Amino acid sequence: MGRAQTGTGARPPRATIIDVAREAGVSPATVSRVLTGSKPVSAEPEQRVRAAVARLGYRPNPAAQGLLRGTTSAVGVVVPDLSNPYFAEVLKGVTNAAQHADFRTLVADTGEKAGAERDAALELSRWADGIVLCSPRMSQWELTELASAVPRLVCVNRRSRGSRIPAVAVDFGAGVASICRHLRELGHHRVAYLRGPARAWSERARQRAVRTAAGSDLEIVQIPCGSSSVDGHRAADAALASGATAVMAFSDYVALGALARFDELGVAVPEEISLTGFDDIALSRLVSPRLTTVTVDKQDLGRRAWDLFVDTGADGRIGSVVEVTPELVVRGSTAAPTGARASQRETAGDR
Amino acid sequence: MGRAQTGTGARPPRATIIDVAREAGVSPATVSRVLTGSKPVSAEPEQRVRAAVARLGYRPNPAAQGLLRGTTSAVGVVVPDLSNPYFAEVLKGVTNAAQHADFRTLVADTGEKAGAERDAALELSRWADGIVLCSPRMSQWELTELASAVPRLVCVNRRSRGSRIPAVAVDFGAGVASICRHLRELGHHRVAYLRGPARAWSERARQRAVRTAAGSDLEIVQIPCGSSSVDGHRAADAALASGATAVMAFSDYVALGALARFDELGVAVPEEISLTGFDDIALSRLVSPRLTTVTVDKQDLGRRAWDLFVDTGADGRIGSVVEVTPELVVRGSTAAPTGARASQRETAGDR
DNA sequence: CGACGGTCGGAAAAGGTTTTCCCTGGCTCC
DNA sequence: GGAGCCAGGGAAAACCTTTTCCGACCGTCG
Repeated sequence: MGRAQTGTGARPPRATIIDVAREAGVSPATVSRVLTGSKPVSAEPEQRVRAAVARLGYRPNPAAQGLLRGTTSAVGVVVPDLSNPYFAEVLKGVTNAAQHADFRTLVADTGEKAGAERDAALELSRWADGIVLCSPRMSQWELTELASAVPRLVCVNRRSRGSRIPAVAVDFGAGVASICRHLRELGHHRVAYLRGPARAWSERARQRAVRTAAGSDLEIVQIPCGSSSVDGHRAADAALASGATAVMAFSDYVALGALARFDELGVAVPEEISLTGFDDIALSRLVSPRLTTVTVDKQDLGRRAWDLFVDTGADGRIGSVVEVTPELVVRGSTAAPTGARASQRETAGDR
Repeated sequence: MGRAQTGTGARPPRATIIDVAREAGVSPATVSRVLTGSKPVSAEPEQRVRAAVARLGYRPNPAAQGLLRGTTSAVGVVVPDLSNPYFAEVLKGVTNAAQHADFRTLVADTGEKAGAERDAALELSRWADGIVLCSPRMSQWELTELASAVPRLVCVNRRSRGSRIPAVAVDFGAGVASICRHLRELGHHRVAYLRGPARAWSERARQRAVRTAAGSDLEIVQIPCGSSSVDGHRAADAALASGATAVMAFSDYVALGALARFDELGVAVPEEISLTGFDDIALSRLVSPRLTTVTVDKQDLGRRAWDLFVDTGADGRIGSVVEVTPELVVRGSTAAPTGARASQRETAGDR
């Protein structure tokens, strides 16, 4: 209320602790003690200080505090792409947890460029007490070297065997395994897998599970694809041509692209072909048929990353590696193969 | 390379400018001059300084710089919900533009709670040179008062008549008008409008356009709904019951919810009923039928907000208000009313 | 050859806060 | 009643960088 209301632009310089001290008739030290509670102050001066603070609208200068404390009360989050709801959710998880602990969140978007990750993290780490690195695409070597240059580093969805970098990661292998089990139980024997980006750590984790799951009664056809919905749209034809009765997509996004393509082609899901995703994004519940997928609580991922961040004290104590097991949710996009299309292959093969 | 590699945890305290100066055999002033280029330094000491900087891995302490400069080189972005891809996109737009100008981005999520907006913005503004406030739900009065407490404030999707707050906003009215025109040209005369949150500024803007568009040959039935897909799912039945031949949803999200409900009920879109959204989110191109909607470049919104932020100098010069006109994209979810359902009403009405 | 100007670099202050150290005054216990 | 102790508050240092002011040195011109 009062003079500041008029937006004359001649904004008065922010009040400092010295202004408050003068106004309250005490020393700056006393003001600091009242505000931080670092040492008790008797009632009467405290009243005067509080009144002066309110009157001047004083708020301590964080730069000065940071300079003195040597800590910023901020965490940096580096993501490949904010447009991707997956990362947006993880960011939200971190931010909410951080807010709770009176920490600010800095964010950087690397635009999916692996080369930008290192610089973004390094730059952000100047302004933060540490970094949460989401699904880093950089090389293992680069990651290790980065970990030593940043005060605290926590990874999301990237575990590194050698270097001890705290991480929270989805158990992609378990997810793939549960999808494969589900499809085999439905009676599928030939599944097309729409592969993610070859360099992604999570794709490599899936590959291990795919190789384990494939066996005498389950053949898995690998189809190069990618991570976006247009990749899925593009790869759908190849999946169809492979003669598979079910398509396991790298992610929900990819699956939705494939679904759109199937729709265009008049291929019925799940009657003619089953389809699965990975991640359980919000849309997967809205398309028809609703997508069978594997569910990951992305905000929880962020929250856990924060917990790890806290655990990883600046004292060098190191957080551990947390693994989150995703859960299969069976919806409408998977069913037993009816032979509508499968029969073509089977009859052709049997004769 | 070298000792820092070993993650012993005994991280050496960060090198200061004094360490560099000692290492290079010059004064701190010279180091500063080399790094900032504020004053020329002769070749030989410059070499020594650069070598020392590289050797020690020195990076200036931003807190100290901020303290001195009185500026933080950071912008705060306050959004209602990071899970909402709309806001995530706007955030991405701001972040990318800011990164370009060597600014950091701080983010706060208010969890859709109007009461949290003020505090979040105020808190963030301590650490930033200003705030970008996305779709604030707070009252006009609160907003005006906030604008005077924050060094620079830019709004996204909220214009305020009285106070001169720079803003970039979608012209919701124009969007609604173009949808109404489209539907009328197709031959619709009775449209159900699924309303957004009553308190939202963007809903009030839409309301003005709805009232203008409604006329003798276009009746618009208002149906309370909300802003999420489950709201749309829930409100779909009422829209159907209203006897409208077309449904205009508050947003794509709402429309997708309604679409899912129509699908459950076996109501064909657009044959039996037309459906439109607003925003053109990524999914709208993936569902079937693909959604007719109005397209907004959300990242561009963020970019423009940044431009306004830059324009709004701390000198009190004030950015203007930018209006972005959305464009109609006609896809598969709208068509001329065939009478499949409409006939029920028309025959009933005509007799 | 001397004086002046220009260039380069160092010393020091400033920026706002916290915290340590110290002093003073009042209370308690002997 | 005196001495010692405790609590409360003030002065000042420290945090790290930038920038202003100033001094010194070198080169050039008169």
